[in-house]
Amino acid sequence: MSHTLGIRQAQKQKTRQALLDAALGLLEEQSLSSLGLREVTRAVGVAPTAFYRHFRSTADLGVELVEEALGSLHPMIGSTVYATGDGDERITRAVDLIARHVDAYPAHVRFIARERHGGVQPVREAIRRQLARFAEEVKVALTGRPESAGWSDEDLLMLAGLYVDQMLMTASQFLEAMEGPAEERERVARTAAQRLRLVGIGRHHWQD
Amino acid sequence: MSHTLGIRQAQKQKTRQALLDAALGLLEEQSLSSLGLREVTRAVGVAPTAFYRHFRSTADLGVELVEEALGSLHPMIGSTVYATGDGDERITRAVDLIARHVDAYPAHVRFIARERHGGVQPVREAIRRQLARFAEEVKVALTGRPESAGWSDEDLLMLAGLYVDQMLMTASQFLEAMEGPAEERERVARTAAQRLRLVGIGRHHWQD
DNA sequence: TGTACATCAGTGAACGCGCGTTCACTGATGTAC
DNA sequence: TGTACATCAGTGAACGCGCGTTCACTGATGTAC
Repeated sequence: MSHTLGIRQAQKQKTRQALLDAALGLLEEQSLSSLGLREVTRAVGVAPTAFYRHFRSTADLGVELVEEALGSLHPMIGSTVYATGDGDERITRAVDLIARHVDAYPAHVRFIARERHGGVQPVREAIRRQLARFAEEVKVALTGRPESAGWSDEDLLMLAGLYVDQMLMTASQFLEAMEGPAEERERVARTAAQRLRLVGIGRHHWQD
Repeated sequence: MSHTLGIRQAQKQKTRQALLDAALGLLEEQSLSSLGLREVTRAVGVAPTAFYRHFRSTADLGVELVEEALGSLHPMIGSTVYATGDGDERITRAVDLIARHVDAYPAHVRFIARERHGGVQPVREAIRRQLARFAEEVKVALTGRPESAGWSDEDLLMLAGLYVDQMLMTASQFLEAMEGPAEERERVARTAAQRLRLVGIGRHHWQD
């Protein structure tokens, strides 16, 4: 490769990522608004003052976590759009993909669900912005579909937002059900699928 | 009245309510997980130790706030169920009632939205339980309707949960839009109404 | 390749501060007679 | 109604502790020649 990172830069990135990972771990049991800078550095094993080489504050770190977490959620969006039609198999598949994502990145899902309405304004704002981008993206994808003929731009955005919100809500319910029995997870999956079916039917008869 | 509270009891209740109110106020800018006991007593004007005469911890106080906040939300539920049909005027009216509730009790709405996925487990659990009760109630109300003929109990609960979630999400969006321009609030109202319409249509054609 | 200097990620001591919790207390309210 | 004692909501001092932030530092890495 043409541009290898210097040793110094590489080490700095590594520490930075370690701080982000440690913070995400600590946030499983508390909110960002109570996360302490010393907690994070202690978990990583660096001096508290090292924190300032990477972030101005824990709120700043939180904004970075938003980018990371919603980056990982991005692929999930496409699959939900794909399941937008009324086909039962496609819906089941989309719900299954959400479940897999929650299994793979539980901390990301928890972080977004928790801080979306959390106590740290810049983080809330960052999440809001990114989710608006997602909804816009879904809207564009929906616009290309034949079923969307006759839909106003505003209504397509409404539908897109509904899909994004449902996706997040389902992910969060899977998360809650993770420690519980398998049947609870099945119940969540079934309910989520029925919700998507209902929305699909509503969509199909929207123009009647 | 036959049973007046003693002076002592009355004063205790007053202090207790003052602590709850002060906490709710402080929670507009942070999460429960970072709320300090001393902050709360300072805001009320009592000694920090007085806190222990009423609550074991801020988490305990949070659970009490859940009861209070969801008690105030309860009436809103009925109106949403009422708007369950596809009539546009009824939907508009339900959305308007949600907006009025947010105007009247912004702190309650914010608290529930924030702590529903927040960092304090007992509070999360209390909210989950109460919302499940609400959904059950809505389900029972829906069961009595002629449009519900042929619906399984499970699907009615799915629908009820969807209404409850939509109601909360709409309330939270109104809250975000409160500081902004009036047109933003109108946009939220319009989108919420269209979502309810979509769900209504899906409901209507569920059996096709 | 080697040398001399610059950069800068991470250190460690120090600071003032507010935290949650304990404890023995006070004095108004409640109760028994 | 009056008196003597019990209750208990709220007090205030004290504690040990971890917090965020500052500062001058160190020593490995980077750069210029």
